[in-house]
Amino acid sequence: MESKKYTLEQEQIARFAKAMGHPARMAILEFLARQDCCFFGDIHEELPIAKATVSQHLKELKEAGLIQGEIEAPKVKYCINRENWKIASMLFSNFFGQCVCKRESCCE
Amino acid sequence: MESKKYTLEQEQIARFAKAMGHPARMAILEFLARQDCCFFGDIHEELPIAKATVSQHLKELKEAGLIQGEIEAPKVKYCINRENWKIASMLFSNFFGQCVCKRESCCE
DNA sequence: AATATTGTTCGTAATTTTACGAACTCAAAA
DNA sequence: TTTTGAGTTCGTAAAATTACGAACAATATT
Repeated sequence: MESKKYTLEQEQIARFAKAMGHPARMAILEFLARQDCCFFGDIHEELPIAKATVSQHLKELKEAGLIQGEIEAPKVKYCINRENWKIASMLFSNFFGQCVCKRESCCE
Repeated sequence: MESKKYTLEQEQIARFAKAMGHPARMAILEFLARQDCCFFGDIHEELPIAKATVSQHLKELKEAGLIQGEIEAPKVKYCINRENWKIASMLFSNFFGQCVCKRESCCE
């Protein structure tokens, strides 16, 4: 079965979805989305987990492309990655919009 | 740190996202979304993985509430779970819509 | 130069995920 | 009643995820 693989879109949206697939990472994303940017410490304060774990989650979000971080003095500032946020937004929107139940307008 | 947990919304969207966090499951969802319903065999044909694995992925999608399956003679028919699809659609839409970069309309 | 402060990285353990073949179930057909 | 067809479940192995404390960087402050 070498032939049938997944489409790039499927891989891409799965990648975003996987990054969003943990409540801590959703909390981080929501927190960042509401204020655009903030420091590691602010994020850590919001979460019930150790800083090492927060750092790990941030790394995954960064690798998925949903956020970005830059060093600022002794602190690190994290922000939403706007380009990719837009792409993700589109992918999910298209994905949910494609269901037959939307086309048949049976869901409202 | 017993106090700070995650919100139900965060748990909920993370649950959906996690289910969508694998290309095979995205492929299944897209396939189902396009035709509303179909049999296990049709899904299996679309994917480059063993039937046991397909079955496992279907189980996870079912447990996340995104699809539902019902036995029909010797076959099993799988469909999108429309109620939850709608809920997921809303959750993701609200989530991506909340970013400051949307409110500032800097993304278009 | 010594010392905080702020995060990251390392090492590690426990759990979950992913994947497969083999064995199994269960209804329908022969 | 045996057999076939369609899927699920089981057992299992390899890999990835999640979480933590301890150790480590790197910059500011004293």
